[in-house]
Amino acid sequence: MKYADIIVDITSERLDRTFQYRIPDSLEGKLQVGMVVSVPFGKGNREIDGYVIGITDTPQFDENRLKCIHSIKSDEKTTESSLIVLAEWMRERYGSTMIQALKTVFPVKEKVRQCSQDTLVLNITKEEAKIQLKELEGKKYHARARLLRELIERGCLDKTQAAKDLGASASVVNAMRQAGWIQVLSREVYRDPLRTDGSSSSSRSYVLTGEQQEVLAGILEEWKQENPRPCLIQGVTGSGKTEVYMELIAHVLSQGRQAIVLIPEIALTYQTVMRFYGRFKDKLSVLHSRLSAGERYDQFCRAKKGEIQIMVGPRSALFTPFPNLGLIVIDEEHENTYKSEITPRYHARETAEKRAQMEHAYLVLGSATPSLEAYSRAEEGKYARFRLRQRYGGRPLPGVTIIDLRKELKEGNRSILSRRLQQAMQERLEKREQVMLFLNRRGYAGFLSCRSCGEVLQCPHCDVSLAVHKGGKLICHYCGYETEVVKKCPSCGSPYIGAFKAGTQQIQDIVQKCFPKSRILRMDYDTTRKKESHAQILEAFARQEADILIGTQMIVKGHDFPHVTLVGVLAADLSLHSGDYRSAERTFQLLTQAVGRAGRGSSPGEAVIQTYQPEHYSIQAAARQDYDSFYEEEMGYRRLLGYPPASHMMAVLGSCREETLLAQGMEYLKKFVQRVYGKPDLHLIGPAPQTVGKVKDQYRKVLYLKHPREEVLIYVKDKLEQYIEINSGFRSILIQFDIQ
DNA sequence: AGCACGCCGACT
DNA sequence: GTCGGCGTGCTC
Repeated sequence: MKYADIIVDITSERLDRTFQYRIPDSLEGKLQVGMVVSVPFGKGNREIDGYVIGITDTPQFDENRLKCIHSIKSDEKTTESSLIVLAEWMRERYGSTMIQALKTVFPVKEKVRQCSQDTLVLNITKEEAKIQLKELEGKKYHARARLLRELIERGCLDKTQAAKDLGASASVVNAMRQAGWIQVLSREVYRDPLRTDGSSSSSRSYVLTGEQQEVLAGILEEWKQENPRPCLIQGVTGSGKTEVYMELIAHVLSQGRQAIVLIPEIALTYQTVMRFYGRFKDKLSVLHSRLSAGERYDQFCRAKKGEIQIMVGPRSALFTPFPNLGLIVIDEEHENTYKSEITPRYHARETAEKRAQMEHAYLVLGSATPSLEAYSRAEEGKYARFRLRQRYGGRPLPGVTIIDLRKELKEGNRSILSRRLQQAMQERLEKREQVMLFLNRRGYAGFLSCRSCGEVLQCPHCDVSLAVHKGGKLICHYCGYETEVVKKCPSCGSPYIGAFKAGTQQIQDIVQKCFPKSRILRMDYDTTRKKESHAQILEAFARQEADILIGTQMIVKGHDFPHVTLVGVLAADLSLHSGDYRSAERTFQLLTQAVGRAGRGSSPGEAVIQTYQPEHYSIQAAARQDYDSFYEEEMGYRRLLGYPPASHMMAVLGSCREETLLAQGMEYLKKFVQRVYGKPDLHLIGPAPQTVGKVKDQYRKVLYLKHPREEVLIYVKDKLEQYIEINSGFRSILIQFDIQ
């Protein structure tokens, strides 16, 4: 006898778990994971839909109480079932429960409410209602009276709102509907995220350059193969990858199939999105992080019904339920927003590869600075690689100067701006050209440190340095803890305590002093808190309402400013010492992007990189825009130390309120790993505190496992999952897995 | 979500 | 007592 684990298709959080059913003889052998079935459910055994997520031989529930699956609803199979299989793969690959994986893949449960909003309205005149109300008040129908009184006053009510505020439970509403007093109207509300601006809808036809044509032809050729490989387009900034994407999408659409375009973040790639929209209009829909859960669900509904053919969005758009998916494009493939930071910690690139393979869709990746993972796969021949070397209009790359800040200091310049950068800025501003200053660190002020004893002010809950803000406040950027700036060191009492290193705000002050007549815009976490302010700042700068733009990572991504001819990187080292094995890669990518921002219009560009380590290979390679030599050097380092992609690595993340309990638990896990896989080719590192050792009073530790073969890590992960499940000692410790 | 069970106030 | 509205908890 076989049994099936089933997720019941009812849109409520309460039912968000598996139920086990008996598989009748008539269906045994036919039933597969991912199928949609009809099952009896609840006291009244009403027929409802369910997703089969697993088939087993052993019942985990009182066998006598198991019900039988009724039938297979095979008509709806394709889209849903392939997403379920994808969820199962994610569960296995990244380590999570099936529920967590399904929640990532289907944004269904708990969100449906907003899709069809139920409104309560009176079905009788107010006069009649008032008579009924009197009668109700006479008797003791409290709940009904409350609801009726409110309806007389306001005419209509939201169903969920009424349930919350008036305690009008389902039984009350149903009773009143049956009496014919009220009506329940459910309307489907679709909202178009792009409806706000119909302005930029020019659908100019674009002619591909010779190089773009070649790449396009090469990819179409690859697609003709029996098993087309994923295609990696390595194109320098401004080489027109988007045009190639659009042609590929048009090709797929003409075959009656749909396309998904993943982008790092809408706010940062607004121009790109609008170009897609300009070409494909209402065939296309956009997801973004500001979209409410309900709005997102709406867009998925539209995709499923065939109202749209293209979905553009962040990594979650990968799960758009298109019935006949033909293509997945991942733009700026190297961006770290493609990696989920919540369980299951999936990577959109890998997951897209899996989905594309399952649904026989094509996969296209694009980046100026591919991730080492993607690039090494191309080297191994697992991906087909294409290059776009020419910038738009044949413009040359900007000239790059590297400034040694140590030398500046030795020669008496203590300013944040080197003499060379100041001079270049002066020249550009005189010519009425624009300048961008880039600080590759988080967009807040420095930390407070004591010059006598070296004490740094820390958040009491999160173990991170508190950031100094202009209003005289110290703020924790993890939990939001706030306190006043202290005048004396709390540790040694010295009055010599002050802010260390400048943030964007301080830089703005300094630059303003240097160039009093210039108009400066600043973009960082503080200035972009408000909705839309992102785009507003960037657009204002593009309209030349300012001469200088100062900002963090966000200013060098995606946006095109034709009048910027000088880019200054203030301290390239800031991202180089983050204590992460990818820091050199990130630095290279950020610097390459920053340099690529200069001179995209008609004037030639220039970039100045200031650093304390001018000889570092990531800085040298970025200055030359030389990806290949950076790749060689970096891969050598990864191979030497066994870091991905040269090897595989898994982080076992633990968090707990009790520090000692956590330390003990992590040690147990380490010993257990050594027991289940004792061979010396598995490297165990730690347990160590995580980068941020404490968040919201939860201590956090991490154990790293390195092995050349991924299967070994997954095997160990499965064993660990079982071990944690069985041992009650781990009930108060949250363990998560992160395979990178 | 929908259904049944059972609590508690109201009324014969 | 007992009738019935209304909250609560469960669904393989």
